[in-house]
Amino acid sequence: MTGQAAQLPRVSPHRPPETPRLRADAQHNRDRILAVARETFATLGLDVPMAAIARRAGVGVATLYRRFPTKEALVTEAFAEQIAACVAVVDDALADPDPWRGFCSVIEKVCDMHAVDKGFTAAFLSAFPDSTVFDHQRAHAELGFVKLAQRAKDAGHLRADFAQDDLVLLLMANAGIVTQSPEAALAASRRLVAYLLQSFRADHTGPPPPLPPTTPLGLQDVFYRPKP
Amino acid sequence: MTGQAAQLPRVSPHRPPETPRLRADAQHNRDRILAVARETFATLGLDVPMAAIARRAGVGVATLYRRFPTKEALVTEAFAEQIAACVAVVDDALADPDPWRGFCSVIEKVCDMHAVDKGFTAAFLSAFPDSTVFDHQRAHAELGFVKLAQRAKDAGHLRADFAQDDLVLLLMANAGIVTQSPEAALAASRRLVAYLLQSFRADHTGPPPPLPPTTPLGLQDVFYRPKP
DNA sequence: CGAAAACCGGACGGGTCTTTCCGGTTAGTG
DNA sequence: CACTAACCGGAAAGACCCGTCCGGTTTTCG
Repeated sequence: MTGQAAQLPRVSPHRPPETPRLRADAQHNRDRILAVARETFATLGLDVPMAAIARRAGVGVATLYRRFPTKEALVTEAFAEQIAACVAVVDDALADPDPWRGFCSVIEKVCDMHAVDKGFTAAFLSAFPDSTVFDHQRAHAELGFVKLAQRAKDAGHLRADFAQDDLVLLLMANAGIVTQSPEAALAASRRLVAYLLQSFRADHTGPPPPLPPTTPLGLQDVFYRPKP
Repeated sequence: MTGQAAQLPRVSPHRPPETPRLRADAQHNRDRILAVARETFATLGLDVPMAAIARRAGVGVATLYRRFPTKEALVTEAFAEQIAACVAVVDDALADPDPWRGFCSVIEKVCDMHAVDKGFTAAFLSAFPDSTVFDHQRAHAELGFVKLAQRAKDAGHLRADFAQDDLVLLLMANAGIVTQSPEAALAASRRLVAYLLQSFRADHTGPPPPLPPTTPLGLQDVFYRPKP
């Protein structure tokens, strides 16, 4: 290790660390691209072609690639704030004095986010397994959730045999809920989460809480098509 | 409706309904293709290229397409017997005198099948939504499951607010369990099913049954990569 | 205002996947 | 054993998709 420069992304030799400041129109286009990408990824998932995003944003493909050198970079940046929101959800829950409520709120909020946003689910579940951009935040959130689960267990609300991997299990199961309409996805996700939270609970005093309603839509709507 | 021939798949004008009888080598190749397709779809999912299946089967791409005019046709035929097995599972369960055990066995067996076979999951969840080949069998199985659920409710074992759509919910959730190793998928699926069955149960007498073990593998292994 | 730097978009290269085409080969029969 | 219909495999057509190149345009600043 002769110098730390080798470990950093290549930047201009000795000038402002990371902000060359874009021209006004370029900045405007960049913002537009990001907004469109977020919306498109949320609706159609991560598989939309880059050209589609460029077209919707009203720019050429080259402009898109000038700002985001690769599709992965675009995805990463598009979901950065959602990842941050997830971390915040965990931190908020840790601040809640009620361990069980905190535990539930994390699961409910994160699953809601995933149910509403197809692309976020894919991005979160490591659509790009080589990407290490979010590793730090994910580790932080995971650690927070471990604390949360332990507190809930100690308080006797969470069953003792709840495993850490069960969070991943739940997230993957929730990711399986893919429907045509976002409303149906949200309703289905809520119902699944309600079922699972009931199983996670250790102390069953009184009747179980009522379930969220089933999706008012037909069964067919629940089936999805991978290649629209 | 002048003639029923228009509704049937095109067959030779007035000869055995559907069996032009292949030449020996052709039949051999066809069987081989089907076997390879089943194994490959199970391991890698439905996204494997047709050329890969042809190569593994030791035939050319054209031979593959000569027997199965489209990829969908190959998938359909490859999973026909699994679909039939699913239907049989429901019928078996209806023969079980214990309503709750029958209800559980359907869910457990079907989820096991899906956990072990990536491609089956995708095919089952209408990867080809326009295909109507399995509609009849699916309808039969669904009807059987409705009966099963009703019996379990009447016996007081299944919660009254269990909805028909909850089966689809569970299947989709189970489809979300995608891992690198089949063993991990099976373990995770079993655990998810155990959690959900516990929530589905109405009468909680005594302690809940123990959960299947968590996957012995690390967390990373649970995360999957869509494009290997 | 005018010139340079930054920016723009369409066309293009390289890759993958499904499906088709065509000349050579083989199984089965009289 | 010879002939023909059925069969075979590789090459290629057509459709996408990611990422790059290049000639023209716009912003910005002295």
